[in-house]
Amino acid sequence: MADRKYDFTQIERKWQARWKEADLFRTLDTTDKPKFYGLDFFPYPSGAGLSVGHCRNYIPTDVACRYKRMKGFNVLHPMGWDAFGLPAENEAIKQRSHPKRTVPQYIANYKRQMDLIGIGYDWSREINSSSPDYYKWTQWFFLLLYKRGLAYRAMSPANWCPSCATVLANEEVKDGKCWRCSSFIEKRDLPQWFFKITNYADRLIDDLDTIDWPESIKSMQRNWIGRSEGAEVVFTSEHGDEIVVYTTRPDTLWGATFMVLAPEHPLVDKLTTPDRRTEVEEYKKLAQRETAIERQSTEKEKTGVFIGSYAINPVNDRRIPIWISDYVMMGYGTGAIMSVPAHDERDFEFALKFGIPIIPVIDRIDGLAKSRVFDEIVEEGFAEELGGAGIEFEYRDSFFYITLRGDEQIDRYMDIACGYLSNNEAWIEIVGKRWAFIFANRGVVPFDSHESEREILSMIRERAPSLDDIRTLMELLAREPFYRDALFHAEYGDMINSGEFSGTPGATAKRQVTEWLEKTGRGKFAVNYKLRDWLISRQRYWGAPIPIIHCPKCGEVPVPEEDLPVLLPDVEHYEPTGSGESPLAAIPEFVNVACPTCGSAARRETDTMGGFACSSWYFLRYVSPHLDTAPFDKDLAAYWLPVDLYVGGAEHAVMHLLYARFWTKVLYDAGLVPFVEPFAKLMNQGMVLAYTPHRTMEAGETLDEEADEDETERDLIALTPEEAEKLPSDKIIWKWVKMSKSKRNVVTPDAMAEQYGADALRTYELFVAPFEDTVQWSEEGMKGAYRFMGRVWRLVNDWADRFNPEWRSSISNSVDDPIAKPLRRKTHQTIRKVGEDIEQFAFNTAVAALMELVNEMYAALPELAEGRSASEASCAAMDEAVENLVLLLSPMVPHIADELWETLGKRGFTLEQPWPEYDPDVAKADEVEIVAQVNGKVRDRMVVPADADEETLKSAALSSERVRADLVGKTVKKVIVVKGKLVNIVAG
RNA sequence: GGGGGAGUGGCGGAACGGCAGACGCAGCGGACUUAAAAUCCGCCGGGGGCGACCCCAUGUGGGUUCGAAUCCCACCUCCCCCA
Repeated sequence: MADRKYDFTQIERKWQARWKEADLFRTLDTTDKPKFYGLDFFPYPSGAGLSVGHCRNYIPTDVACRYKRMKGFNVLHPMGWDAFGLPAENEAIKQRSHPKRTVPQYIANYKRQMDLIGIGYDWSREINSSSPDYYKWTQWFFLLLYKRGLAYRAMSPANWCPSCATVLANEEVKDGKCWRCSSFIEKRDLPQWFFKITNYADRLIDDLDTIDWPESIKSMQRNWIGRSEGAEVVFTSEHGDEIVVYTTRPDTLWGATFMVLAPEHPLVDKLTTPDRRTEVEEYKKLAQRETAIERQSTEKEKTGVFIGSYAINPVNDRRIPIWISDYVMMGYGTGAIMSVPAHDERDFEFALKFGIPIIPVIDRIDGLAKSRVFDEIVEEGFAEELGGAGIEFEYRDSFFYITLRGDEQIDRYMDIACGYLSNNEAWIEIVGKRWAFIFANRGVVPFDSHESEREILSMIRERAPSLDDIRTLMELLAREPFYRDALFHAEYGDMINSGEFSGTPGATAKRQVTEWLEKTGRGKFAVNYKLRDWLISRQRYWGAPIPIIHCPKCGEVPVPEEDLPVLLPDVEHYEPTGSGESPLAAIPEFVNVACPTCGSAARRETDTMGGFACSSWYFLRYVSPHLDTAPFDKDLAAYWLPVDLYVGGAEHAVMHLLYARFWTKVLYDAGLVPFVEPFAKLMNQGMVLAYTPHRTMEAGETLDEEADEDETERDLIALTPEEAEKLPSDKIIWKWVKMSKSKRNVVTPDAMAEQYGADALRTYELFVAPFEDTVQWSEEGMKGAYRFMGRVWRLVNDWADRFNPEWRSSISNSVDDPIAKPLRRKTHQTIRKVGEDIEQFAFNTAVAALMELVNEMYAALPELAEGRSASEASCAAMDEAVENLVLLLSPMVPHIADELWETLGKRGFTLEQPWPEYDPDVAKADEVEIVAQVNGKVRDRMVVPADADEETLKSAALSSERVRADLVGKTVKKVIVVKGKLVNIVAG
């Protein structure tokens, strides 16, 4: 069989057909084996089909599942379709077709491609979230949440995507734009359905500690949930209205010099005084037009309007003005903030701009203070005095620029400044760690309150009438660039200028103030989250209808369970209306219904559920995909779940992965599942980039509709290779970008399988880089993987004629055979390495280990050539290597493995063979090369028995000629011996 | 601005306290061939030496250690997420 050609197309077709015929991937539920549930994120079927980028997800999962199966696990490895939702509907609209037609077509193509690259899915468990027997249960889940008080309808300023003509959940808004079509999001007030995910915020954070997920994803979820601890403090308007604010810094309350309400805050109308009304109304309109991203941007200059009323700060009864500004969101906290400009950056900017007092109430921990002094206002010798006191300063353009550290230095400086200030018309200011103004005839006036600020301001105006327009001291100080870093800080520190609390240490200030607020009824401890409730309504056709009926008499009535599913009406025209109403609202047969409770004429809810509802439970459906009495079989779910290995892209970090965890916890609370986390281990595959030619956009040119997502470089247009041909090379910008339809750089698995075979594609995808790394697609690398397939093919075929299936009877470990011994060692080392690497998802090094084994086998082959007196043990060692090589290859390249298995005269499928076991004694080297170092530098290498003791190693190293040459004239101070590795001689 | 991650030959990467560059790609040389492809064998970080060998080298600068690509600190650069 030596000259058999590697006809991968024929081989791959043959084995795919045989696997199908044997129903090889069918998973049985009844078993005494340990279970392994390996799952890929289920994809939304797109018309573009799968790229080699998608395969980077499916191939490694398949390898892990095949490996687990050979290791004796009962493996569940299913696949299904996230077919409901915006992506599928938008694509159908673009195709001027209907999702009921495009979806099945795209699914068929995906399935064909997955089979083509040899992924071993149990297709008998295939699910489709848009089929009624699936979404019936999505609706059932809605009712479960509804009954548990976790689904509610409320008017809300929702994220409205004008292009998709529907609202989006917060998680679906990226940089103020739609996650699917990149249109800018607007705010619209609409009645919307929400799931109360905020009830689970703490559990969603806490349970992250129990799961094996990438730290980056956990961190993103923690940040997204955004738990913060602080206090709710009750301020009162002068008319007695309570205005509750949430703050994370109750220790800064004494520095609250004004208050800001969100423009949408319900009290704004009432508290606006008639003279401010016009301006306030105008500002409210302005704010409504802005996107959330614009409103929160720290770059943007602060805007706001004083509404004419005042509130009372409950800690010091001070009257503070109430403003509205767009940087306060109704959605976060209570929609009202106390503003502490001295210690909050945005408040600082705002107060500076509008001339609101800024009073520091937290001491600086870095001890930094600054002072700038005009040389004509101090007497001769000032500089010398400073120098003598060890105070750092710089003198330029007639000014001393003085930087101080710590109280001691500041005190010394203040003495000097008082002593040398001679000019009655001038003053010296100190800012930062100390806030004070020194006047020649008044001495030191500390700046520590509104009263002292007023006093200082009036003295300054007397002396310098040109500063008449200065509204606050901070405004004056902020004009001096030298002071900039000393004026503001947001750190925790000891409290100052805070009445009785002055002097409270920074470490306990927050807790002490909170306790006092609670005790005196001024406020209470509070936890706040950035996480908002999950907006589930979509004003779109292609989703699961929300199973609610609105009855004029009974109100909201859930559709009785036995009436599920609420079928999506089969209509030709489903395009969004843009009115804020779902297209379903225009279908009377759907809308008009009798109330299930009282029988009166009622209306169905016409919103559908966003696609993330479907994907929040699909992993449960696979355990009993055809069950029609429940969403899943409780016992089977308890057996199979949680998912042992979940593989997909990192882009769902705060969407699907958060929602699915939430639903699982709800199920747990309802007693339906015995686990609280759905996915025990999560892995994120790296992206695949293609080297893509671009050209810059011409003036006035706009992107066509195809160019949608991932369009980060707005002024670059991707070119096809043909277009690139036609342009001069200096006009072309080559960049590595993610493969996407819009970039026209997609490499398909079909093309690769046709040219190099599915096995070569699988090898390359596994070998090119660590699983989680972004990779740059290269056809050269593909060729290398193909060459490896050829090498394996020839090696096994060459040996097949001489292969003795009974090799175990002639194998020997004791014979000191120069061929058998090292070859057997390599074989057993490789068995160990490949198994360990697959467990750790280190597929690149697993492939490398197999390449090494193949290289060694090739090297041994000439010694075993026909006519040579090769020992029986050597031949058996080669038999062993060949047989194990085929089995080790099986999870990664199953087609060629099965073919070679057959070539060796074996029956059945490699997948059904047990994973090879390695013998640690055979794998162990009996001689090792150790390194002799002098002062950490390698001087010699020595081959010694692997188990040589420290004394032996030490004396071997010391007797080395090269070592001794280097030791001439030196004394040995110490010898470090690391068994099996090295000897380091420290000498000097 | 905050959080997460990463910087190693011409390239992808390996090693993750103990011989830096496994394995592969590209390149170079040889064998086979009329020739090419394919295949097989060899070389392949930089500098020096005829040579056995020697020196330098893992983004930059410090530190810990007998020993640092690996651990710690600072800085620079890039990627991702949240502002």
